[in-house]
Amino acid sequence: MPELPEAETIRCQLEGEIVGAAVRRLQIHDRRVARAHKSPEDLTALVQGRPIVGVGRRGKAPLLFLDGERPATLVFRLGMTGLLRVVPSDEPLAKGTVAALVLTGGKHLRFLDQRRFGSMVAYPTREVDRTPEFEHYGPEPFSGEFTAEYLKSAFSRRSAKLGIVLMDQRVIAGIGKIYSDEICFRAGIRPGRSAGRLTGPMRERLWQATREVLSEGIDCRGSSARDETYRDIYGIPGTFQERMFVYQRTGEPCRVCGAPIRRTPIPGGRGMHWCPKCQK
DNA sequence: AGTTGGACCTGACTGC
DNA sequence: TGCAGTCAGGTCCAAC
Repeated sequence: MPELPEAETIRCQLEGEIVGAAVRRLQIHDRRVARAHKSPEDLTALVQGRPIVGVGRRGKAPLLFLDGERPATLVFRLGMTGLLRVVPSDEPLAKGTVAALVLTGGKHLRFLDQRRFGSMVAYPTREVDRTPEFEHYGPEPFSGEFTAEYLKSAFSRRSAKLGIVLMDQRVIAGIGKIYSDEICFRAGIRPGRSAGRLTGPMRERLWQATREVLSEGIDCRGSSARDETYRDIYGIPGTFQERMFVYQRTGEPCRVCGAPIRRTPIPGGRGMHWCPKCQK
């Protein structure tokens, strides 16, 4: 599923492909993609006719910065299975296409989403951190604001399991199931441990592991594991799955110590993967 | 306030 | 072969 490394890969690739073009039209192929707006027309009105002056990212969400009489931002919430593809305008519509931005210069930016958990939202501002969507978001993992000291205050009074707190976007922006499991493994900490009960050295290792794992994810252009549909904007899978130690490896031997990887169910019908010997 | 659980959604997989 | 049931999770919302 698209998390920070996947969204960052998309951001970086879009930058070279669509900045400078304008949105001629927004075609909505599934109305649900605009459900955050009063109507699909409300969304298209905010987007159509505007030049794309930049591409950004906040947490797991790629952003398009739009110019016009009033600056705007288009947010792609990719959900579980959302993908962006840049294709020639005559490319046939692929199954699962929920929207298409028709760009000047003969390209389409297509939004595909098998499970329809994703959506698009446009805000009449470029200061996304002031929108209700992002105002309570935690720091970006690669910002100076994200430190081991920050984790101390963010984890205090949090009795919930580390594996869950790491995915809380108000604590750190951009981490989901895959990278949460892998970060906990690299830090040598069980995801079932209460976040508020980490020691100082543990928070230090967690801080380091967060940056290392997310950097590797970006270097790999994201992860496209077994049941995942993630592809980059050219349709190419990422390779981070080849470097996973625990995610979706239940029962398989740990790559470090050989112990069978465990899976612990967590609320919401999900699971945390961890090694009983390498993680304390 | 923090935490939990249901709803949304659909392809892949399992079992009869 | 085929159909019903289960699973996976990001995010929002209601309820402890």
